[in-house]
Amino acid sequence: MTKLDRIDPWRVALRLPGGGEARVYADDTLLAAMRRDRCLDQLARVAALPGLVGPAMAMPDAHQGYGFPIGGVAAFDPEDGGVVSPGGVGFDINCGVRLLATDVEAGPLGARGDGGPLADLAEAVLRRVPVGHGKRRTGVGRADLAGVLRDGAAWAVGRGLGEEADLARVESGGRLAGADLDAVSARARERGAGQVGTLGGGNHFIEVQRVERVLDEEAARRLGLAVDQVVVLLHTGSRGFGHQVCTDHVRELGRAAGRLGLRLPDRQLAAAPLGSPEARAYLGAMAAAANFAWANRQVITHRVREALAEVLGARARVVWDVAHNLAKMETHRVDGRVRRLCVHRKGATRAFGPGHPELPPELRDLGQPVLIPGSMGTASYVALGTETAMAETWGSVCHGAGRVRSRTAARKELSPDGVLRRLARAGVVVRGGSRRGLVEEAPEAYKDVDRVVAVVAGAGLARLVARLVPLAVVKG
DNA sequence: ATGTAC
Repeated sequence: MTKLDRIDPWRVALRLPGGGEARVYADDTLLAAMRRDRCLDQLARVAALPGLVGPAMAMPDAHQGYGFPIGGVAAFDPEDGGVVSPGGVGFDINCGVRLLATDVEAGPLGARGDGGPLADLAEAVLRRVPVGHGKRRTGVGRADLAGVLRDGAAWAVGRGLGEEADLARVESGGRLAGADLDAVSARARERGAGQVGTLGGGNHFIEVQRVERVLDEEAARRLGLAVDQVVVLLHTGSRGFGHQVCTDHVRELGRAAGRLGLRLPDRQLAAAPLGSPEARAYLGAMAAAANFAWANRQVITHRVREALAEVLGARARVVWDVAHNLAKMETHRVDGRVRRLCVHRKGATRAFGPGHPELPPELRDLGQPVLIPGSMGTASYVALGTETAMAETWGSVCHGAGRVRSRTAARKELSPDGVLRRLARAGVVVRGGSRRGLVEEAPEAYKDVDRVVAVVAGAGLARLVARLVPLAVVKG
């Protein structure tokens, strides 16, 4: 049996059957939402995996996922039997968010809503970026998938789809080393070829926003953000490619469990000891999928820039690009000792604190920018990682609002017309997107992002910089 | 999230 003990207004200890504890970052309202699905049971099972270092953690946006909760953070030590688990990364490997800052203000653009320049911009983006599920082909990367998988965002920049300066503003430079093309199935390659530069469906989006409020003047200035500025937030991942990589390796690790000496309480928690051939193969394929996703966000960035130039005569810089579905080998300090750990962040964002050597020199003293999108039609946040996050969460925070309704429940309880009406009343232009996607991604299907962000800020895991509000959204 | 079911 597990028991929840509140530590402070933002932290809860989940007491585990074996005597240890997992940690939940939540206020009472968010904790109540987590207790309505299997999220906390899943967290307890993650805590029982071999070689875990520190507590398994759930961020305030956490909800039930495949194996691990979405909003889960867990680190494992290769020298202590630690594992890597595809379920701790998720199906959409390196799903992530990129923020572009334009050089125009929203005010002078005049009327909001349908018929104005923002609708024109959304339509110009939609003409250039294929959206939705299925085999949407762009041709980009089809002849050079190997380059995409090895070099990520740098592949796209090398093809003229972006600027060299973009790469400094992407986590890990937009490229994870160690991509192993031999660990990628022919089927994954087939699904991925031609999907570079496509948005996908579900919660993926390209949103034109304005900086509504600056919460830290100095940090905002350093990031090139100011009140009323038009910005673009895009959210997508590795499409069918990453999905197939996850499927392939979950199956393989499930088969290999006995040989690897793992007793898995849940097939969805398939894992392999770090250093085993199976773990190396998964990490090699995962790196390839991570690079696919970064190439994808880079190509879409280029298309959005074209649309911005055409409709608004605007230019845009990359503020930052976060990955929120990855497992990475990182150096962390544990009880005063430096250790290499495999940090799983599934629906959780890396949030390195000030001074971290992996941050670009011009931002190093600030800490790593963190992007926290809300649900469709609600606010998003720009924040910075902190020393507290480094000390408590392996430098991690939440990744968004997080679901409160399953897709099925949302379809049952909400109507597409009602969702569209509410967005129109709020003056938000919506283009693309299926009627089904509209209800599944409705604000009512998600937690309150302001409440989620208040927890990570209150706990000191992040320092808030700016609040962004939507003007026009292109949905998958 | 996902050639929305191998």
